[in-house]
Amino acid sequence: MKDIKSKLLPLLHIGYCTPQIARLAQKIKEPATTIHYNIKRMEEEQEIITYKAVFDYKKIGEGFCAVLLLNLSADEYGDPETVGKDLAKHSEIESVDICTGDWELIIKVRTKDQDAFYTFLRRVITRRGIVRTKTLTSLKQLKTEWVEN
Amino acid sequence: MKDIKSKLLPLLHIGYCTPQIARLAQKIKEPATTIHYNIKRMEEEQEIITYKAVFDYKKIGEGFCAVLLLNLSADEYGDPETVGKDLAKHSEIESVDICTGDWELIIKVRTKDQDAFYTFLRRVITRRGIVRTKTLTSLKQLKTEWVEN
DNA sequence: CATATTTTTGAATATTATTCAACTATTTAT
DNA sequence: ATAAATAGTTGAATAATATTCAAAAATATG
Repeated sequence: MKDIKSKLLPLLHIGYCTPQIARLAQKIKEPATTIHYNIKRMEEEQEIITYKAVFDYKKIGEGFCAVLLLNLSADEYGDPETVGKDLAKHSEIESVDICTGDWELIIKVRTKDQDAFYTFLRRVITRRGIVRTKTLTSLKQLKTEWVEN
Repeated sequence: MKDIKSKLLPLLHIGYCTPQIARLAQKIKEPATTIHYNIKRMEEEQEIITYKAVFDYKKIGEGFCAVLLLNLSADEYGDPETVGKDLAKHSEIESVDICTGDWELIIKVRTKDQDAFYTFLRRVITRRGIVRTKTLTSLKQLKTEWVEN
């Protein structure tokens, strides 16, 4: 066939969605134009960044999930912002947070399975600046992106 | 005024959005009806769970973010699934993951500021079953819910 | 290979978002 | 305190988009 799905997934993952003004208006019991006005303002103020889909990751072949705690080197290669921004570009990475304390970076990763995760680790995490990695494997996700499963 | 915004935020946070079929069709260069058909199928298969907004959390007064690592007690109160599902109900919690190893639960929390976080900790995390908590405070979020900041 | 099922698609319709202009409330300046 | 300016609300009209439908094409099944 045409394999539309694999083309849609990455787009819906980050955007290509829009608020349902009519439904919101009905729910809040206010005129649709009022809802429209308020949402547009939030978009202009960039309080709203995007509208996107949330998936059942098991069903789209991203069943493996792990949280990585990273230690960075103290030299010029270990700048958390530089390393973090590089990591953020990878499509397997859901979130990147800069921290203080025992670890400098926390990243959440999704892959097809443990094999794919291992490949990801070797490909992405083996990098100058990252000196130590602790992997916390998620056995089950009870809530993801604010959505209860 | 009417404070529409505070009514919209919780709704857009978890849903009340929809895919933009026309834009997707244009992007992928396929007929809109084909896109429509494929998306409806993904919804039926529940590969897509919902469509939602992603916010700039600083701008909506949720500027504080932390990752909590939790140890649970070995008794009947410390069942990860029970504790996790309870935690998942709280609107401050973005994600809940059940893990194995040093910590049984990983949760990501957002609050207005550190004060609100402290209140949250006292209110929610002080609970039978949770025996130890490690807080990793996020100084900066480079990527959130797949969206680069 | 015939038949059933799934997927693709254009045309017609239904629904929804958006624009616009008027009005109301709130804020700002004098 | 009051006028003027600005921001927010709203209904009616329009524009854009999703959805339905029926037919055709592709794929799977017995």
